[in-house]
Amino acid sequence: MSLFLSSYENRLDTKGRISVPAAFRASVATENFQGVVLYRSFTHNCIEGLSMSRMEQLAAATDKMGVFDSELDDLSAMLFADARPLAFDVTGRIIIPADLLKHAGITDCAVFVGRGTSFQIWNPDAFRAAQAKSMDNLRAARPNLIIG
Amino acid sequence: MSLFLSSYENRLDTKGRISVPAAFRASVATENFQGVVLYRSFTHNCIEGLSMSRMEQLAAATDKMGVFDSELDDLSAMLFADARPLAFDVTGRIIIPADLLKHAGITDCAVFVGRGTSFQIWNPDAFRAAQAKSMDNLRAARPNLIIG
DNA sequence: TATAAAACCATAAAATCCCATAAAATAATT
DNA sequence: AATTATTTTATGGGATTTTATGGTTTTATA
Repeated sequence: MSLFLSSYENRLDTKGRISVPAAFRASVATENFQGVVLYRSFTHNCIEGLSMSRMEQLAAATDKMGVFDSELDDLSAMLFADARPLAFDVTGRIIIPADLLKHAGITDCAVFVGRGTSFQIWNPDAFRAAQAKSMDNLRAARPNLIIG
Repeated sequence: MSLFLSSYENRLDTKGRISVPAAFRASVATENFQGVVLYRSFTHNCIEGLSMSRMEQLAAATDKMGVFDSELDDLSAMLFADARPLAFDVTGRIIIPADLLKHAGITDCAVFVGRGTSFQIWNPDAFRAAQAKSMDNLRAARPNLIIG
């Protein structure tokens, strides 16, 4: 599966439609379900996004562990109950449900943020603030960090 | 995977296109994604570059640790959100996004610098200055070191 | 019937493709 | 070794396509 990388800021129109970035659509292009699965993040004021195949992976994983791990069971129960499958329209747009928008504080603009195997959708200002904080945390924890 | 070695200075054209050195293209020639992944260096005023397969390695690593490691969470937040996958055009060029150019202080010329499994892209003057400084640091740390 | 959702059409900006050329590097030949 | 021929590379510009975004019409549905 190809990764979700980079960040893209797009606008919502009057009907609440928003274009999923072409690059993100490309990373699910080979899949059965032409769309994404969204749910409210447990840890941040943002929306989490996955491909359907990744969702199926998680289902398979919890299936194995499920019986023995009650915490995982609770987690996956939440996740599956909250998850919204949203198909792309002809031009690659989706309509994000109102409760998800509210949870992320999104009104007329949103940032799609790559996270490797998943992605997030943020209010632009909230995203910049969160990024700055992540950078501070990182610098504090590992001042000489180099990735290569 | 073959290494990124040596340095090459190329120019940006009026459209912002720049040729990735043929030697660097050759080191990703066998890969699925014909291009590179760029992001702003955390530690220097330059651009970091990786192959997509290396990026996928990092994604696999973070996937394992995942939700339980907050430091890794910060790291992947920064890395994947900032990473730009850039495919080569037919003649082996890419367009480096404006914010990356700005971060590195690049206008009309840039140096591709091999770093083994990764590479960097620098403003030529900034690179020479950084090289000189690295050399000074080395000499200070190891007075008897003989290079070249 | 009222309302929401889906399908359809249009457009400007941006990205990509295509062709051309000169310089450099490599290979071939004398 | 020197010269010539061939290929590859870096660079330039025009044409085409894709993308994000807006609006209108049709279809479902409550």
